[in-house]
Amino acid sequence: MPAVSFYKMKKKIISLIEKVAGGFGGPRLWRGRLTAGGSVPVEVFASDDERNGHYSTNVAFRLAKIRKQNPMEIATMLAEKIEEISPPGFLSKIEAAAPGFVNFWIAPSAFQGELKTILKMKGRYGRSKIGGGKKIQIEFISANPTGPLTVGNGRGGFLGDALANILNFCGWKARKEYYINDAKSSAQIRELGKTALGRGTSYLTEELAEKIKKIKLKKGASEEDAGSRLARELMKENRRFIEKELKIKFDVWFSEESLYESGAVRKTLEKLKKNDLAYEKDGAWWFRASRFGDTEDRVLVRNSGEPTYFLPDLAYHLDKFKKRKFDEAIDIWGADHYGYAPRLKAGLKALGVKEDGIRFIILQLVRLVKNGEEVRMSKRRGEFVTLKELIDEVGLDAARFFFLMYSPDTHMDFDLALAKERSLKNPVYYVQYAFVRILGILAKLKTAERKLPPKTDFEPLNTAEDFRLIRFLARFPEIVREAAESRAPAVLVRYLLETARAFHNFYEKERIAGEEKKIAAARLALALATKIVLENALGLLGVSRPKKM
RNA sequence: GUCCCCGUAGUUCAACGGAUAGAACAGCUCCCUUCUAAGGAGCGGAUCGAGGUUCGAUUCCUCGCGGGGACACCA
Repeated sequence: MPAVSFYKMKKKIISLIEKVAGGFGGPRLWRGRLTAGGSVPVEVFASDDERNGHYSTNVAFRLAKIRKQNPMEIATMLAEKIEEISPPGFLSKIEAAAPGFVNFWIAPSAFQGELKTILKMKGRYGRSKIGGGKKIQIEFISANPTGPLTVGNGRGGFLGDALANILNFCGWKARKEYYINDAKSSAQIRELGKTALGRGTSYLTEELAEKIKKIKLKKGASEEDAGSRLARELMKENRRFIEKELKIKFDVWFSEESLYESGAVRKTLEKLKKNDLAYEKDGAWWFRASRFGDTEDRVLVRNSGEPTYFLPDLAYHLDKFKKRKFDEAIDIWGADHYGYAPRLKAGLKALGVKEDGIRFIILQLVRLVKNGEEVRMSKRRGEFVTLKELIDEVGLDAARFFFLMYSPDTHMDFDLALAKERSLKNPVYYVQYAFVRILGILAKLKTAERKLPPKTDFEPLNTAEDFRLIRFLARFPEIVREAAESRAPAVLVRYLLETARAFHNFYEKERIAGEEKKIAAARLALALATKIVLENALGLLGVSRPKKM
């Protein structure tokens, strides 16, 4: 039996089902699922225990509906037919189970063969080309240069970074971009300028006051220039923090102001005017957003003559799609910006960008809680409300893992009082510890024993713990694909926790050092394969792999 | 008022319409002469409410109730 990846096993099962379930109008495969008779979804799902097979399908229920027949009868028939045509050595068992599932057990040799693949592929294990080289731009954090990064910025930052890794691993060309809101004509820069010149108190904190003292403003500087100068300073600091402390490397730092300098903002407005998509009212220029799905028309240029945020943002997104030819753009935003999405969508639609090109990932806000009471962003000392303070407190890996665990839709409650204590119990250590244990095993072995013999026999790997671990390892390619396709790194985090658990179980039960040669070699192969998968998965999430703990 | 998200164990979260609703933390029992106990084994504990669709609903639909967010010539 040649080594096949688990993903191929699943496909193979699907093709077996297709062969025997035909006759109801060309079932086809779509995203790992079978779609038969046009719109009837059929699933083949992997299960974590042996109870109902390694794989199961609900195809009989779907067919029952079409054929008006008892699902259990169909399942029984399918199981029999599939058994007849399945290639030797692939399935160890197949059965129909009430009320109509068909369950598949993969032969041990096929699973053991997967180990060989992992050991051979190493860092490439799980890689694929399903992205087809499509260019995806992911824009995230893009925090206003008016102060330090918040905990919410961190959530978006880790998500964007991990997502880019995963997409690149699966054959997309993902680029990470930070949009710097540094437009001189913006209200926030002017407000910042007023504060810098002592004419206002917007964004003012003790830290900001320090910074204002530090920067040297020319005498008689305009509010615009003062704000711009101060924003640059704050941005410099945030960028240093992102690169050095968050360890996130952006491919592009895109300046909003550059869109003014290049004339892109002006050209975008002209285009809108020319096509009768903008009109003048009350001294301002409005975009006919209501014609394109938004609830009302939106201001592009204020009656003061200065553009709103919307106009340069349109120019920016046009730059993504028209100039730089991205196939898809993902904007990661906090929930507080959600209402802005229809406006941007309407604008892009009007300007001829195809609708499904832009995707918004809306992160629900992180709610900071202390002793059961909500803590509002407070400038008082001692409340770590900035991302820096959080990371200083709990560490980068713990913070990163914590945020990546949860789906963007979750309204997270982050308890400040418990954060430190929680951080020590962070699940990231559970995973990292599994990795460290493997290194511990290797360290215990003599140099010669650390290498696998050329023809390692996997036969001794036959306990329940062995198979369970192998099954998890073999699912890695499938899981990465799922994470990429659904743009959801959290899937990978959960997988990692389960795989680490499977390893800890294996470790508890079986020994390697000092075992008989054949057994030691086989178990070493399993440990090494686990190490590869953990390395690959942690690498994609951007979590470090410590040598010891 | 309108729109979006959420409501699952004491707590923080899982479960792409499937089989006995999973973890972690907290609580209670056990397991270190062994490759690190940051680990393992076990116990107790949950789907906000009412209808509907379905062979099957935590998941989909409608209506309530509760929480968060958005409804700017701010970004």
